[in-house]
Amino acid sequence: MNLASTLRDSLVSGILADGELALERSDCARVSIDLAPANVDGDLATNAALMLAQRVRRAPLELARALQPILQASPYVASCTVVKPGFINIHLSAQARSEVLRVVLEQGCDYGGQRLAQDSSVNQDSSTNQDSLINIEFVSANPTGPLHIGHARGAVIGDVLANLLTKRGYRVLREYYVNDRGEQMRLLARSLYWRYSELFARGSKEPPTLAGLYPGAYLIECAEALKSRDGDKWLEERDARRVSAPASPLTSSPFWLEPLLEFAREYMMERISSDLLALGVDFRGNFISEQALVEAGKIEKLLADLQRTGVAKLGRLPPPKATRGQLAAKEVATSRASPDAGYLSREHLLLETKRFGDNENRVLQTADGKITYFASDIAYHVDKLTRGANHLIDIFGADHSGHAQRLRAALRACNYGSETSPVLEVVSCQIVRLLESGKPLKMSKRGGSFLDLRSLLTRVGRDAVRFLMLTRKSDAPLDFDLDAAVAKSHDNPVFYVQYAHARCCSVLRMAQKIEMEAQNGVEEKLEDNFFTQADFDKLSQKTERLLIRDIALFPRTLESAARSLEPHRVVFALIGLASVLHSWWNEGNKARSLRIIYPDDRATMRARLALVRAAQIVLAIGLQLCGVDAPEEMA
RNA sequence: GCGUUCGUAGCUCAACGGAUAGAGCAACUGCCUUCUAAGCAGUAGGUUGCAGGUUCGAGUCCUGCCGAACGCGCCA
Repeated sequence: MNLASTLRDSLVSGILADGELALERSDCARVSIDLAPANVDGDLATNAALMLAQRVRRAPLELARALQPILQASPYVASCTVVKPGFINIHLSAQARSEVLRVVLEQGCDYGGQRLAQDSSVNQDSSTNQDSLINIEFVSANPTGPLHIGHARGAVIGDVLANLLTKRGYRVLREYYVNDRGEQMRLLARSLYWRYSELFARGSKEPPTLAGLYPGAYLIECAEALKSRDGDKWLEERDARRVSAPASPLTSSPFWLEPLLEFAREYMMERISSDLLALGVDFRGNFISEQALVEAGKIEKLLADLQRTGVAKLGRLPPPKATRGQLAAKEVATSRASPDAGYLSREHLLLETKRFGDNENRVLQTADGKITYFASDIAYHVDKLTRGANHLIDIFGADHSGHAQRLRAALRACNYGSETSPVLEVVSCQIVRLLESGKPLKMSKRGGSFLDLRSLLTRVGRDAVRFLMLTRKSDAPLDFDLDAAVAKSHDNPVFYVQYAHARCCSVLRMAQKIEMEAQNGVEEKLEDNFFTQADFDKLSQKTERLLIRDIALFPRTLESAARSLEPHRVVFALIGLASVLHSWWNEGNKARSLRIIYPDDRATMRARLALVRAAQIVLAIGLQLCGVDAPEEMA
């Protein structure tokens, strides 16, 4: 049961049934039932009259009064009042509160899940969530180094979004795209070779002779693993006949390149997936290899299809639009990488993304036949769709946000989605800054001094990493404060919420003991109907009503978080719920009669215990969605 | 130059186009013979970067400035 949408449904159908208003369902799209502001007398509020006044050409206040009886007819509404511009404030009935609690207690961890087919959301078609498969791609870090704190943010956001969508009844597939092709992988193999040969070098260890090799210490471990498997098998000195030309080490392909590349790839992916598992993110083997897509001929097929439909053609590129300084730097870089750079005058295979909203056409295949990253990425996204997904979500880092536009344009060029309903939604994650005692820590990958995910997890733990990554909208930059992450106070939202959950469990344990004594020591577990059969009308304190309201609106939060792809809303709802709970708890310090455990009035105590149990259920659901432990006691 | 994102209390951030813009931290004042004080209650703190526009209503949408981050490749 979702109280807000139940009320909205009955309001909307009441409006539609009113012949005088002559309104259609689509007119009611923006009608909503919201939490009433704290300073207003009421639990919930609706903007219905304000939304519809113009459409029916009536004054909002007058229309609000006309709508009032519809709401009042609901058994969940005790009374409602019309105020200022035309809001209708709603007081929930005791029946509404009892029913919410009963539903939570009966459904347990299923509370807040999918709404059923009579879901009246106007924007959705009649198909239920079960009909669609959502493919959500995230992390997708290149396998050239271990994951760092920035990857962790995307990992957590993607994982929690997937949890949320699953909870809301969608079928969800998590995927990680592995860019295991191209120059960077050869560079990785060369870097490994350098570390590997270092292991056999006597005396002084030489600094890297080639610029651009990956300097991170993780490759030393990788090299050791290679040595213990293969010994000196790949050492060039071992067999003089096989030594590659040292003159141009970057362009030649030594005999060890392919096997070392493969070894490094396997090693890094194992490292990455085990770090992800430690973070609580499980892709269940859905690591999709770019190289495999190439080998399966999917890219060639895509290029052929695009040429046949006429959206990909040979053409020339306009000069880059970087500023003069940047352009100069790029020309230097380009001429160093390939001396025959005359790419502007040559014809490449271009995808005409300009026709679909991009500001330039993009290269799919260069004049000398190389397939670009863009082409294989399109092929990958098309592949996701042909494998059965009908909706795609990508979680991108800030540095890929420009890529989103191009990709969406490309998918439209492939005839997937439209301008108004794209098949691909992109959630872009801004950077994470790591703070220690208020000062930012450098995490440059080049210097090898960045704090990687593994050491972060060791230092602050999985729960803190996950929860704190969700305490901000994903498109806002995030400061991750190492001190706050391990603090055991209100500074640290993880502890605050977990503590609330533990408090619930604690009081329930105590109640268990008291009940046991009342039964003359007979071990008897508190049964479900101890809670569900309680007299909820005893819950008349203001804070108790606030708590019930938060519990009642929790499904609405899940719904909106899933719809807008904003998992941070769940976290803020949990913090809010924890706050009300702590507040309620502390009222017991003022007056004994306000305590939850209050044996003088057993009926009230039982009702309060049921409320605690309901709150604990909701906290546990929220924490579970976030992938964070819901501890029964704090250590 | 173009594109994307962000500018909200001293600090870090919330707020599906809704009402008197809310939390935490820091500051100040209270609450432990306690159902876990890892908590609670209160005081103080604001022209939501600036200027226009859209409408019953704008922190939120549009336009233009100002400021910040990231991207703009025959890299992946």
